Amino acid sequence: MTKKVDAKGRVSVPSAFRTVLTRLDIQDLYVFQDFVFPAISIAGPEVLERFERHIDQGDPFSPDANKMSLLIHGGGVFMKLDGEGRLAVSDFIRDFAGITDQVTFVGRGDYFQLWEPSALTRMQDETRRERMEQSVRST
Amino acid sequence: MTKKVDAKGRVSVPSAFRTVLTRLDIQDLYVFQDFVFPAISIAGPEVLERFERHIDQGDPFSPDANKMSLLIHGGGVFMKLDGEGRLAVSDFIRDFAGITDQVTFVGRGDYFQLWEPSALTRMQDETRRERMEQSVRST
DNA sequence: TAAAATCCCATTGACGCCCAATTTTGCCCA
DNA sequence: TGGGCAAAATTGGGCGTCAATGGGATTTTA
Repeated sequence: MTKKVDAKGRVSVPSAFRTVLTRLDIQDLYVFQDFVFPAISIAGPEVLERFERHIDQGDPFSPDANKMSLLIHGGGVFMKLDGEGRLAVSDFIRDFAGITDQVTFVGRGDYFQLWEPSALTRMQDETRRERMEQSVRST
Repeated sequence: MTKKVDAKGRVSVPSAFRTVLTRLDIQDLYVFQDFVFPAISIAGPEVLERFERHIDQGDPFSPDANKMSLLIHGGGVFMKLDGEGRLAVSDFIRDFAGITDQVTFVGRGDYFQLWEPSALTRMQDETRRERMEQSVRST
């Protein structure tokens, strides 16, 4: 699901994702740096709360929990779509995900991600390769 | 079972495959990039759910789980057939399988695949050759 | 007041839905 | 066994709707 960034630096969020957002009655989007990948994750406030709960379950003094907490709170901003369902691709998004003029959308259940297209395929290829090696080993 | 893509970029799914789909009462198709081959696999939503359940068993924040999630969510889309049982051959399908104007259908039990015709024969030849070499070695 | 962000409208293009024409298939009967 | 026929499957294309796109105008802000 790859879209072009227009001359004004906007991408239209595919209607499939917007449908989910409206069904969940989400106006404000929480846009944050993904924990694992060089991608931007976008979710509603309640997903954010779920992440926080998950982090709270762990040791609050562990480096991991602190890092994630930092990512969620310090590495995120609130944004909203324009009347036509477009998102402004800010420097915050560009720099972290390496996005320039193309964005690939990846739905992940109740939130979605923005990827620089080739970064996504690279990651997917790598994962497939790992899976292949695993199955070969187990032979 | 090779079919032509028409001027509007559609292929009619052979009735044999559609029969299976209707018997399983499948409306929405989960169309995803095969993990092993340069082919598109098409199945019902329950296949995606099975993948998701598999992931949910582990730590949802682990790199492994995230990679798998990326593979099944970023490498798959939902589609449906038109009234005459045709499928729109989107760029998502074309790019991954190398399909242009011809599609070979391969049934695989409870799902089926789309191949670029020559890619399939090449893969089959390769497999045959490997089997030959194996049997020679074991002599 | 200039630049940027936001709102608004027009055009384009893709897709779903529909119907008609044609081809293929299975089956019966001469 | 070869037609002939009816049903099913495939194919081609028209049309309306809505998402996506592009760009102008207006407001906000530094």
